[in-house]
Amino acid sequence: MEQFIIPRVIVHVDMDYFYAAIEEREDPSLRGKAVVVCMYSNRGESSGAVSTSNYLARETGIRSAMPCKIARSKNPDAVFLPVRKQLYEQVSEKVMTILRSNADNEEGFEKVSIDEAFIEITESCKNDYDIAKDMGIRIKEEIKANENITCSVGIAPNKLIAKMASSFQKPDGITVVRPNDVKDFLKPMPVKKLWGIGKVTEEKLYEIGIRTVSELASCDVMELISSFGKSKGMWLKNAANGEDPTPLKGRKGADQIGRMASLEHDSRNESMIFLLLNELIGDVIVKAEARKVYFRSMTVTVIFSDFKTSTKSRTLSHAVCDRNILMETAKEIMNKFLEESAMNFRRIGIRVEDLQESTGQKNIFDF
DNA sequence: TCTCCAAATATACT
DNA sequence: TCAAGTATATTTGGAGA
Repeated sequence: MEQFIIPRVIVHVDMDYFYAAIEEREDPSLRGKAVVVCMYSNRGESSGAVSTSNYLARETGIRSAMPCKIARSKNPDAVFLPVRKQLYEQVSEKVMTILRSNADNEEGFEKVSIDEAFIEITESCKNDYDIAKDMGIRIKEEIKANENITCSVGIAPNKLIAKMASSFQKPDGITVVRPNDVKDFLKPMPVKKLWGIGKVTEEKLYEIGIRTVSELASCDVMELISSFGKSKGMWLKNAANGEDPTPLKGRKGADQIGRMASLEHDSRNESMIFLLLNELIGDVIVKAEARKVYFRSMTVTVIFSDFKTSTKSRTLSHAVCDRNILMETAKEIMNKFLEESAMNFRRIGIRVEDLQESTGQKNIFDF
């Protein structure tokens, strides 16, 4: 059963409390204070959710995704700041450039999100984990020297373990998990710590009596498959054994581009809804153009005032990157939502997918 | 009944 | 209690082979 796996050395770099760290860097007077970066809806005051907070804020119980009002009640002295996404994107781009330059090659880099990435250094470190650790330290220093923010690094034989290693010691840590240490590294962890297992899967596993990764690792695959289906069941078994053959995705961007925002008030007022929709579509088109991609399908999301979410999507006969087509189609879909339900809308979103390079074909008239 | 693929929902993470 | 935003993965269901 043992499969032949080509040995690899994968590094995962995770910026420490990224948004809050950048705010601290930009305004040194924030040092020593609890800093909470919030995503405010456009409903004024403190309606919104916490995006990131620094460690002083976390000590008082503030967490990502927590409603800002609750965060405020937990720590009224904390500094609450609105997200400045564009600034963070700029910093992110610089950090990613550093990381990319440390990878074996173009394919050996994968940006996971604005503040984390994988790089493969199998060749550069000649598969030697001591050399790999030195490289990790140098990468941390380079980021610190250039951007004056810290990160945590995990080094391991695959993405799964590297990702988990980077969160093992935070902030400003480095954790190396050699191939022979993978099993011991995972053994004592609760299943929730496995990257890819969230609340839902955790609870389902509890129901069949599995709490730790080692219990999961020794669980019968067939039992997992009967509870979770073939692909997820097998994934769980392999992940618990520290196996993850997935390659890095190279430098390609996301497969989807989306925007979502709250209405000022819960409403089903058409001009209000379409005004916001138009704004969101503008942003999506700008992003798509910047990436030089066409899209072939789109999805409209509505979150109703009771927080129930509903989506409708549409696939076009061919890929385009056209604001008017997107707007007209999204409008049609939105009208359906209005017909089908009498409930007020709280948030709406637009997303385009099925992205393809726009090089070659110019526009729909070429067809 | 199998396969493809579009549509809708579920899940994860910050 | 109050409750944002972005992205990916999985499931569902209908049409054609």
